[in-house]
Amino acid sequence: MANSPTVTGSHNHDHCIENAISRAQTVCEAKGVRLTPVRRRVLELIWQNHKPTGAYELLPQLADAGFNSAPPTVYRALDFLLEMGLVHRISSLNAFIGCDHPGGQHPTGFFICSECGNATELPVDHLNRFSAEFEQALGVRVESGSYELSGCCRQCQPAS
Amino acid sequence: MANSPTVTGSHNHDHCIENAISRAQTVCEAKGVRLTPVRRRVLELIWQNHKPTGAYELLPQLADAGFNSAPPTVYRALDFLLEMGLVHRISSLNAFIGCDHPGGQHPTGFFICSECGNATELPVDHLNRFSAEFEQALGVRVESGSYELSGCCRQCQPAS
DNA sequence: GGTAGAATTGCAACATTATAACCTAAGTCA
DNA sequence: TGACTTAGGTTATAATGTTGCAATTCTACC
Repeated sequence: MANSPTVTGSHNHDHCIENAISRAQTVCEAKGVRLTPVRRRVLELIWQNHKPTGAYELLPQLADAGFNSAPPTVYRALDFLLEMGLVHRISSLNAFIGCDHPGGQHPTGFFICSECGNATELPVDHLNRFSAEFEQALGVRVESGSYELSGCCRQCQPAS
Repeated sequence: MANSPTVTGSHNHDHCIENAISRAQTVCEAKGVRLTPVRRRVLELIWQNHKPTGAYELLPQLADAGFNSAPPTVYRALDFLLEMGLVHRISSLNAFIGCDHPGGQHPTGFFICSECGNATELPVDHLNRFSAEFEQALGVRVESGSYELSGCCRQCQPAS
């Protein structure tokens, strides 16, 4: 889309995209699965910013890039990326966002700023600890979890 | 629907429904709003069991009970009940479930058993503590949260 | 190279979930 | 009563996600 470096706030966002793709390649190689052009492109599009992206937002962008553009295409790519742990689904927003640290299965946990829309992944060690607490408290076995918080991020808070 | 007492597992479920309605009446009186017949019926239907219920499941049941049955009707009732804190929305399931302890705003937190489908509300003090931890760790202000866990509940676990 | 089987993609139709817009009816209160 | 507010009825449509099947591409193996 853009050829000039995308600088957002304090970081050069192009690095985020590059790192995400490079991590994805590693993960896919390790699992013996293919990061095909559509899948790769969907991942890049999701990483275009740190805001959760809806599946139907991706369709025209995929079309722009010369790919087939129909719901099953994007949903299949998203399903693949979810399965590989490369993206998470934010179900309160019906949207998807890249995973910071793919590799192992872990709970989905995000803080989403209602001002700027940016999402920050919650520290996994906290999430695992919470799951463990509930297992203890309720006598259940937790297999997956999704923690979705919203509010006002540090950048968007009025200086006090 | 049934006139005989509904006994589920270890509890007489009719009490759950009665209690829910009685709490709802208290809440609505306190807030000066009306628990109209549709709203009341929707709440009863949601409390028919401890499984999250989809909005479109409620439509035919509302029709059976002689009420108007179109999506806006049920969504309006659900919006009202959500606003009053009488039900929660489980966004990972696009479904709704009654709140155990309505009255104040609190995060939505449920454990849903993937075997039996029953949902258990997570202890609010834990949820509030987690929100506080993230506020501290990320420097953000948390305004709302949704914690949705799934796994295997105590009843459904194989005796070990 | 050639070929069988698996994985991936293209495509059309459809299912599910949720909302908009506009109007009518019922409650509230001076 | 009459003005106002709240709630509900009705139709249509938007937004999100899935199914089923055919065509293609990749991979492994001979």
